[in-house]
Amino acid sequence: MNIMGQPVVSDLVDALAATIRRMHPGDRLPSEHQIMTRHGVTRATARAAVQELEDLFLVRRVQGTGTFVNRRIDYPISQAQAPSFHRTVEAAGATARTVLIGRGTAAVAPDLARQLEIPECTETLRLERLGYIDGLPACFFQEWFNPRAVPDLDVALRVFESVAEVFEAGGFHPVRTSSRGTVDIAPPTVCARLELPRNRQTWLVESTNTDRTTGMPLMLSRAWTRLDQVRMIFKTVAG
Amino acid sequence: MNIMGQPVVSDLVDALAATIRRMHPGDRLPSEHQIMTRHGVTRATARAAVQELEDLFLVRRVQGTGTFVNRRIDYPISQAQAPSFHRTVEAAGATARTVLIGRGTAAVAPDLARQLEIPECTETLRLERLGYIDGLPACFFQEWFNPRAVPDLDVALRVFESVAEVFEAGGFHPVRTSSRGTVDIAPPTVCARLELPRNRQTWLVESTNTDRTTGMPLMLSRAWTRLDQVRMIFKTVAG
DNA sequence: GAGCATTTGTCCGTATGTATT
DNA sequence: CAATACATACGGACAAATGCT
Repeated sequence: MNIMGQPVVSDLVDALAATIRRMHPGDRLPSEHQIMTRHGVTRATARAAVQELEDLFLVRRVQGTGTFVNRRIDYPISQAQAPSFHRTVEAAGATARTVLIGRGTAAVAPDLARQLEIPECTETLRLERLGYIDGLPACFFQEWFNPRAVPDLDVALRVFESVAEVFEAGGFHPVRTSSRGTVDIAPPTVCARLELPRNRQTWLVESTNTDRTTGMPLMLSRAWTRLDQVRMIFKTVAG
Repeated sequence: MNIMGQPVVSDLVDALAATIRRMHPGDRLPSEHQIMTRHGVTRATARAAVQELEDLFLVRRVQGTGTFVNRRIDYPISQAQAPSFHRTVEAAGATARTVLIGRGTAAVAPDLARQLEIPECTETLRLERLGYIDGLPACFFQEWFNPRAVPDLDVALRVFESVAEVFEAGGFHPVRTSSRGTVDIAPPTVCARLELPRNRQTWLVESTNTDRTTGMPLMLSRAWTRLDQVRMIFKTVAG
């Protein structure tokens, strides 16, 4: 404890947070050893402070390299918002990239169908994709496509950057008609994909996308997203 | 590290989590000293494991008393769901109680009005309430009431348990017409109310409630909710 | 009210391992 | 290979809150 009766770590966190506010995303923080000597605390205390900064999503730590100022983007989820990872990320001023890591045909996951209160489609095209923000893995997608909407999705994904573009090229206008968003512990396989330790909380968003005019179902999706890179904002509007 | 190269703390967490699954909310965990001697680790390691369980919302710690199995309820937020703290909490099988901690007349907070894209009402009745789940502070409400809808709210709140009942007694049927939900760091004053340390993440939900039939605006609200007691689920539905 | 044991909260100091540069 | 930086763990000490005698 310090003179004011406040924990030493809290003071350290406040001091470091103040300097972080004057820095920019990607900038490097002083090492734990430097913090230790400069502030006259032990390594354990310096570490606890940096740990708290990481819990607040202010910094990102890389073993063997250092600690860096983190960037976190706002990610609105609503029916008004076009359901596009690329566009939402780039609207926030960051760079987006997605990589296809798995494909096949499969029925919609039964629990997802139940959550969204839709009938289970018998046969769909199923994709697994990984979304990167500023080059870092941020979002793991499981998607089920209506084959009538996009018969040649494999080919289309080599031509277009994002799924939204594929739909639009086919004359569709996807809108997020229903969704379910929360925070939950990611399964081990998802943690591995997102390069997270086991048992980490993530955003979990499940949604159905349909065509704006015809109402045709285009895609079901389930996405786990890292809390430290994205702050989701769930909006519903009157009408 | 253990033989498998996995951190000792992770093993401890898994072991403790397994026993917790066989226990019930409110049950007491072994003390850190007992964990320490039983598993042959130091206090720091035992503490780190319990800390991780707390981060996963599995346990709750009380200084001088002990560590206890935590209960966390699901809290759906949607337009279909009636916007009532009491009913939502009790539908999840827990007990709800609210306490009035402040009242006055004031204009709607300008940032809230902007977030919800509504005009700022000139004069409203403003309340601050604290919601308890199973006797523990869980939710801090700031609410702005339409004085035309509930002219004698002060009196009504002494008669009825929940705000929803007050509206219904006046012949209104409140529905959550628009809302904005996310996770954010609670301001210091809110942390104090919720008995949280400073700079803790909480659910933040802002919404407008209007009458189902007439569309008359009844109430604006902003609520901060503890993550460890509640898992919010934000739903939007087609239509 | 005073005193004591228990339990969690905070901090110190040291040592070693692992990943990156 | 060496230096740097973060990750993990050990052991000890005292403070603060609680509950009981």
